[in-house]
Amino acid sequence: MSQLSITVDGRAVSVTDDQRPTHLFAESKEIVVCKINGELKDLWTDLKEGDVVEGVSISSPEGLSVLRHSTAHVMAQAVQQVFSQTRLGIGPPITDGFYYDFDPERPFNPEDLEKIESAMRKIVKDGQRFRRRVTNEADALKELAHEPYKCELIGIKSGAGEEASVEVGGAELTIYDNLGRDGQPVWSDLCRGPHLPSTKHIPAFKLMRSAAAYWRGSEKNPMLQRIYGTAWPSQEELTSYLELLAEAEKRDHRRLGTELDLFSFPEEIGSGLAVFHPKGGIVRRAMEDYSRKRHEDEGYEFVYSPHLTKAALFEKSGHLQWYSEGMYPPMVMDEELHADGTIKRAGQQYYMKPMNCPFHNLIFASRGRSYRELPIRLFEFGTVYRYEKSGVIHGLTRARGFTQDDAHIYCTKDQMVGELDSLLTFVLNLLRDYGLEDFYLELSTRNPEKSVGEDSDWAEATEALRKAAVAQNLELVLDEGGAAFYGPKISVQAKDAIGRTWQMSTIQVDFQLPQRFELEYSATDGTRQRPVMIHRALFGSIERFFGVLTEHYSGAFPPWLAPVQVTAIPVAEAFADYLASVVKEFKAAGIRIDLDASDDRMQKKIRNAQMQKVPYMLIAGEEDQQAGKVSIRYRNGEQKNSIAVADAITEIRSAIADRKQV
RNA sequence: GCCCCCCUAGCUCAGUCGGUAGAGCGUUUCCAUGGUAAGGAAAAGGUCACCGGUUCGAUUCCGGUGGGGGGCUCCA
Repeated sequence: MSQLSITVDGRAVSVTDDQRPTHLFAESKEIVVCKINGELKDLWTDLKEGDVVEGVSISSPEGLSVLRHSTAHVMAQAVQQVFSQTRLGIGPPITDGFYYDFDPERPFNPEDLEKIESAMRKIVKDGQRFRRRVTNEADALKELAHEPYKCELIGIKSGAGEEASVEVGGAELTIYDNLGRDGQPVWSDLCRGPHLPSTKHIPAFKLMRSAAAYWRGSEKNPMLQRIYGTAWPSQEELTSYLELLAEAEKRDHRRLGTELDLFSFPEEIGSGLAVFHPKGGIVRRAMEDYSRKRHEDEGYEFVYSPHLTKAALFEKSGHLQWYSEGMYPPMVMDEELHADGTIKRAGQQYYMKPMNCPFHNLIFASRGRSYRELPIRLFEFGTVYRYEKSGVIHGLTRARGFTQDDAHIYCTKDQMVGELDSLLTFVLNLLRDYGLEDFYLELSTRNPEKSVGEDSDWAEATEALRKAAVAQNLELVLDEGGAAFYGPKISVQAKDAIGRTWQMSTIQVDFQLPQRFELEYSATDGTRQRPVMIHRALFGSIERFFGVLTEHYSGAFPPWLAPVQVTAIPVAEAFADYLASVVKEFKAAGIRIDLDASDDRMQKKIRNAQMQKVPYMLIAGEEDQQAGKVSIRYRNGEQKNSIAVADAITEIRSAIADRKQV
């Protein structure tokens, strides 16, 4: 036995050559994997002279991934225990958890998941060691002959498919064996690793759901059954994760839409087509009114365009060529047929509009334009219809009919930089006014394979977007090659109250449409120039933004958006008349107030208003009536007594005017 | 579009191993006049999503359609 000189967490140490990282970190339970010379490795890895070893905690991002990937292995083993005829796909870690794809004899049901989960608990309890074993292609193919999907992965290893990187990838082909108490393998899986030292290092996990997924993510491949699970460094973290999910479910805008009587999706109308009820209508109108006002201040002009157009317009814009699947099919008008059914007169095809830009372009092109008019900013709450695939429709956030807060800016090249800069500031400030505070930006750049336009134009526009983004002092994420073919884009991602990110606004430069529509203006020297066109939507769609805000506020809208701002509650019926006169004053002050004159008891009325998430309750009984005052009860349960009516009105009006949350 | 699951009163859900159904909340009426999150009683309310098949008989079993959910793929 000889000595090795190595570095452990920055300290030089000397160890015998039979020592492995698992021994070095034996004292620290949270160290479950390590980096050796910068590479993530198992704790069972052999050490060499001069190795630089760092412990990696189970709570670090890398540690969590290893934990979750190892849990995925445990799940796969359990599945094959319970359903021996199941073939394995892949099983990577994902945000908050992991999944594993299987090809079972029949799809899994919830009872199956319980069985699998208890088999997993047993495996965890067994404390099976994960052992890495290097193999080669021929041996692996032989050993895994009964696993066709694994064999396929070995086959594509040379191609180094991204999605297969957890299983293969890397320089060597490796198999991980799970060793039982007697040191003999009980289960094996093709895997790159690394893994936890043993299954007993899995502190807390839970299987979440099963669903289907295409093998290797392609519609053309067979459908596999995917089981999702989650795993955490402690039971407490698992519990708080599950609580977060429960909280998200409570905030689900589809559920709140029913509970608060905001909107619905009547089956009679069709999938993905919403109606807004009176209360939802108030919220929506408040959102729109404020947006309209701010756009006015910002120099936008308001236009309107029809929901229908002849096919020629979308042929000109190109939408029919590349987007017809996403459009509702055409209506054929004025077609005349002969008695034998042949066409006598060809009809005219009309389409529902999936976008507003072509209409705005026609407005721009309706007469000659001078550089003196630019920039021209045309704004419309434009309702569009897109035939989304049935499986993707989701409440208000992914609908088939929705209204964009859409605007198109036509400017000169010289104006572009300033325009983008002020636009982004405008967008972010407006989102802040609606109560979103936490943003990051994403810049999508050109994909050279699939794009139109001059290199210099792309470079210039991308740089202008980048500058505008940097000026905001927000985190900027680069989405290399992610732009649509017609121009670069910035999107604003916003975090909601429980930390979920939503893509909100997009700002996009377009090199395609000005050409297709031959848009021009007269420049100072009298020449005809092509304007730069910028597409932008702040909400994306009003419906979607409505859904996001509903979830962000959990239905407890700030007073300026709340459908009912105040509920007036008499302590007893005798005081209803007095409160009715107070209510009149509030109404005269422009406050949305309801008097609850039902024969419920006061306690019940408070409960009802509370459940409807009304920001203020106005309560009055004997004492208040005598003094000509009211009590204010706030949504959080706090209370202010004996407030003069005029003072109450002032307080509530200013909260509304300032768009404060209470 | 694909895979799996679901659709029972306005809402949330029981239930019927095939013999046409029940609760709570809500609604209506009555009683109660109550100072900070559910006072009491009675009543009304259902082609068990729709269409077809099997059956003496279907809400229940089978098939199709519509709608919804969870994923996958997609989102100009």
